Amino acid sequence: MKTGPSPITSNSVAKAAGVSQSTVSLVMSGKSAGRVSDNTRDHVMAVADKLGYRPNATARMLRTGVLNILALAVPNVKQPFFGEIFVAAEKAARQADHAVVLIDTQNDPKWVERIIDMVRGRMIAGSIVYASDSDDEPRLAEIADQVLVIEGQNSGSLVDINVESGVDAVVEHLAGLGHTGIGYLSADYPKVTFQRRFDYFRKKLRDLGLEFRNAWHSGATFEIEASTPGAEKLARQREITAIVCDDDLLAAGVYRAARKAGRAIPDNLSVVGFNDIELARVLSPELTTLAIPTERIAQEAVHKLLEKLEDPARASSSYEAELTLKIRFSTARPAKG
Amino acid sequence: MKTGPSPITSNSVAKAAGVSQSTVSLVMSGKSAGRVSDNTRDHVMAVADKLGYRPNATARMLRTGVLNILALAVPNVKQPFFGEIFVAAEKAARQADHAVVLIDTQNDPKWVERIIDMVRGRMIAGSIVYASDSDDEPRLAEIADQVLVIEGQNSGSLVDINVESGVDAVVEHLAGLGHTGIGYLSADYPKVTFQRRFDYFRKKLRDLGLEFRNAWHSGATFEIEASTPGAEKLARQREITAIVCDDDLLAAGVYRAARKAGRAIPDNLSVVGFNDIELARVLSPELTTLAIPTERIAQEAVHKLLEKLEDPARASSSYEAELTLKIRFSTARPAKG
DNA sequence: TTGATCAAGTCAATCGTATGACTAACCATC
DNA sequence: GATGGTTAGTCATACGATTGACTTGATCAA
Repeated sequence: MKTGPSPITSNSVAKAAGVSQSTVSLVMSGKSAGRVSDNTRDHVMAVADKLGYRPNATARMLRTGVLNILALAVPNVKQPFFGEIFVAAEKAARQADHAVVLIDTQNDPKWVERIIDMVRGRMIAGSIVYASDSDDEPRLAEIADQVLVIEGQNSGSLVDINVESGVDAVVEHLAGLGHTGIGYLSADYPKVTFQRRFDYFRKKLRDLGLEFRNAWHSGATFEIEASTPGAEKLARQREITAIVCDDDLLAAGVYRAARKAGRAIPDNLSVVGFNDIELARVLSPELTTLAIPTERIAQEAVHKLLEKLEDPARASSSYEAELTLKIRFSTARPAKG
Repeated sequence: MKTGPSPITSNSVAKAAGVSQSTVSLVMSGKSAGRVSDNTRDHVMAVADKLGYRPNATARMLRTGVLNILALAVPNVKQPFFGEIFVAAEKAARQADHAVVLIDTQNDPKWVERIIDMVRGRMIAGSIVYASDSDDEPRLAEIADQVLVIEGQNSGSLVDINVESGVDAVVEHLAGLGHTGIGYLSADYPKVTFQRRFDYFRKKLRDLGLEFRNAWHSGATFEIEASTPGAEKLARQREITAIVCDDDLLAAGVYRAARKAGRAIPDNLSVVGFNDIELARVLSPELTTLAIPTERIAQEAVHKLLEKLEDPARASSSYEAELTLKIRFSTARPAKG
């Protein structure tokens, strides 16, 4: 089986350096102050270095009970938006000496169970979940102390986004341009996220005295292809002069559908996205979209989770991200009809 | 600090079930055959279940020396292509009872050192590296037995793609349409990947008796924005009637540049991409591109790495993926000029 | 000289699981 | 009734690092 040539342990280092194993441990964990002389410390470190010694993380965790792995669960890693979330979260975690295990919830139907198992099995210290669904949260409650949900269903979320003001900005922008027929295209997953955005969208229309025209929800997925029928259906309805999309990728689908329906963007159809991924600036015309501060969100999530893990009792203040409407070239006054 | 209410161990289960800790361990690890009666086994499992017991992964690893975490290092997680690689790798790993730690090499300049540390520190069993650079491989050699490189520089890679036949297909397709001025746009990262594709592209031109016109390499990044100058420069050169891109995202950049330069795709400019990400079918016209079988590659990588970890000596056969040219609507005969 | 104080280390128990060695009980066989 | 074999389980140690308790020798004050 294993032919591990030479497992270098604190013991081998101790032997090679002519000190006790405790001393090596003291030196390596930086707790040598007052217990190990500078000379010895330097010597031990030199020997350890020469041998390529790294403390066995597993043994350390077992002894200290402190884990340094977090999980991050996102709906769809293939989406650049979640890639950004991951990159930022991983960076923040790394700076706090933690590693991140990424879980794609769509790819793994039993993801909640896996996270629970990992927490119970002391493989991970805790987990960040982006946009859990209503079905998930009760199950996650089992390990509530080790989980932080971003954009969760209960408004008490430690990290959340201000959907309301974001949607306000979008609808007001469109209404301000003169649109009255505003459609909605959504990716229906995770349900909670979608539902919240959509519900508030409708409320906002009502508040402005606008009629709700039509909406379409693709299946439980983000894939553009799956939204094509919806995009085409909305694009064919001439009374709809603007379409709000739950996600930039869907907006890309609308661009295609608009072309097929012979409607020019933005002159004949206005489109607004959500997330402001790189694609938004590649589409032509560049997409007007609602930007989410991914980096900040991920950072806050990591910090707050680590705080919570250290002391579940301490009620941490929560963070609610403000969204920014990036007005580009996919929105304009509706054509006079 | 930690207020862990009740750490459930094999010992607590043993006590609750009225058996010894060994018996619990035997049952939980499935090694009860011949050592534990069926009755006892069922009873222990029932008790364990009731208590919500999960074996402590850390302790198990320490005892057995068998780790079940792998690392996957990719250049840029935000790119959907690498998202696909991750999803597939994670799935394969999960089926073999392993978790995956994802590392974005661009976001983490010291990634090689981190992987080495993690391996040495027994945090991960081994690592898959997608497209390591020439600078990286010597450093990775230190833990050669625990690493598998996809698209590495040395052709002996256990998992590789057949760049040559892929580029053959692309260039022959364009040449067959009558193109003689073929430009090349590349993302220069990781250098090795780019270099190999580009070198062979030039060789292929020579073989077909075609003149090499122009190429442009964006900085060490995949971001579309960074490639804009290059795309615009190439698009302005009228003698270039087709552009081959290292990556689909770059192709998207070319679409934009072509519009700016007043050249219609495909009638006035043909474009070919690389990877076949979802975007390829969203662009208009849909992009002709070289598809890489991501799922298969990731699967093979995981399996071969696990084999290698089990027995570094056993020379595993290698796998070379064939690429498929997806001919869509971004390529056509060059305009008569 | 005696004791106190301190710096520099070592000792040994511990974390929770896995597992080879051992035991106890039971049955069958010669 | 001694021997052997099988079944069902327990015992005790080891994995490698951490850490509170302890030792040792030196320095210093009275």
